[in-house]
Amino acid sequence: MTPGLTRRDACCAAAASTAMGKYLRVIYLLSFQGPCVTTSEVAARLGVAAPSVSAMLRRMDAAGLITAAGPAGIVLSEHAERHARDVVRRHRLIETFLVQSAGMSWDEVHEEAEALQDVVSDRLIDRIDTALGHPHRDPHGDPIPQPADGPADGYTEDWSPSLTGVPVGQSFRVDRISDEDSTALQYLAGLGVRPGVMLQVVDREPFGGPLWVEVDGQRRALGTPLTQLVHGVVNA
Amino acid sequence: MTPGLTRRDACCAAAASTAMGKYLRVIYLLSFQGPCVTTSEVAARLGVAAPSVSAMLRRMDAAGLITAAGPAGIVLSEHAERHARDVVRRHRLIETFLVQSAGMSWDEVHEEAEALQDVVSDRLIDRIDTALGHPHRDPHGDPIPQPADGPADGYTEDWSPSLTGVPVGQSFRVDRISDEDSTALQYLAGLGVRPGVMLQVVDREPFGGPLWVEVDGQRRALGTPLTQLVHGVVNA
DNA sequence: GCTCCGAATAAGACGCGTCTAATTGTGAGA
DNA sequence: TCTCACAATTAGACGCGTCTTATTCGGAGC
Repeated sequence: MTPGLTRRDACCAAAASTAMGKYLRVIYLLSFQGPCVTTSEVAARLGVAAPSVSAMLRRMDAAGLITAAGPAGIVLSEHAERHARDVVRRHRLIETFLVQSAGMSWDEVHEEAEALQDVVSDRLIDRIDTALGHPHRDPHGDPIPQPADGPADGYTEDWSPSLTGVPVGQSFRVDRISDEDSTALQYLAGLGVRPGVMLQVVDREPFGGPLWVEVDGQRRALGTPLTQLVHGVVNA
Repeated sequence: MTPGLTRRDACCAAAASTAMGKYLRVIYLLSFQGPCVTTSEVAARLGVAAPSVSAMLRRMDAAGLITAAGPAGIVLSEHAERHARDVVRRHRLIETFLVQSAGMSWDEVHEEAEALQDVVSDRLIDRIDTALGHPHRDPHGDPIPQPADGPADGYTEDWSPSLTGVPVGQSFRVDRISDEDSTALQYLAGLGVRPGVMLQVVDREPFGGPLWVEVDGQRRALGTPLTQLVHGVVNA
């Protein structure tokens, strides 16, 4: 066994490769964002060519991680979902840790966590979880799933509504910002738009024009691609 | 450019692979421990077969990282040494960080750092260095080199004498414990033998028998393989 | 001078993860 | 129904890092 060499839980060596962890996480998260997960979506998210995804899907299928990738898109097996949830957990705990303990800012940890999520040991994740006091949200406001062997938690990937459709005149508390685009994240951070912040929707220009919001007493214009990343609740 | 994707300094993409980082670090450190570094030493340290080392040496040679691996053993180029020093820096900063901020114990961080040293970004290393207040020693007492572009530091890999030859009756302050064997490290940690601790040599049995030391008021017997890992200064 | 042993390398193979180019579906629209 | 466009896969290749087996090289001892 040699504890420490076994970096993943060894129940399934297949899901242990660093590349497969990235695929699992992305497929898992995409499955909450649309009716079906397609090869090209995955390719776009991971920045690889479509045939690379096809090849990986074949390997994942051979490992029993895929149930029928037909017209319903890519569907993870129950087993694969557990692994994917665990990758998500590691990713988000690492993000939280890097912000809290290493002094990184919340808009620059995503790529770092992407690189680390598949190489940290379970023991380190455990230590981090303890040191941080078992957090439930990462710095982007994303929920942190509990370990599979633990008690059932209230974990869900459901998103609160995005800023895009909020009517003029409403106030809006940001609770979560999608972290898949790091440059957008940096821009939003620069404007003071971050999880927990309260903002007012003061105007909306027609024909897809920007949404004007007030944050920290400043008026800011946000295009639709940006407002779609910002989620929260009205009037909270 | 895309900062963040460039995980290493990009001056030399060759030295950026995770495997090569491990080879660089091990070859660099071995070069301080004997007249010449051999293929089989490297293979043993990394836990790979000798032909794997030969193959990697060929790649390193092609990348200009090796100067003549003849009878003088494997010799790193000056350029490669800078890279190797940087890997050592990352490794030791990570160890320090994991002990200080994640609550890991000093005898379990080595393997973790081995896995992380080649995937963390320079930016994270910088943040860690700052957050820890620019430490000069890691939890095993190993010196942490400064970045190559910084001012000349007093960094040296020279070891203080090992406990092995200390005469009976002397007191000895441990300043450094070799971290290459994690089980030995755990055992020593369990005995209370750690960097900074003071111990007394109370007896030595003949014919390679154990050395008896007193630490924390307890008499302990240490075999030669163990005493060779423990370094420090007499009567300090 | 020969022989034997251990260290080092060559040869050949494999798995992973990626790519490009070419092919095969699979719709929607004319 | 045919066609065009797009999504997906196949085919074929490459680089990395590892392995095992076989060979070569260099000394030390007889």
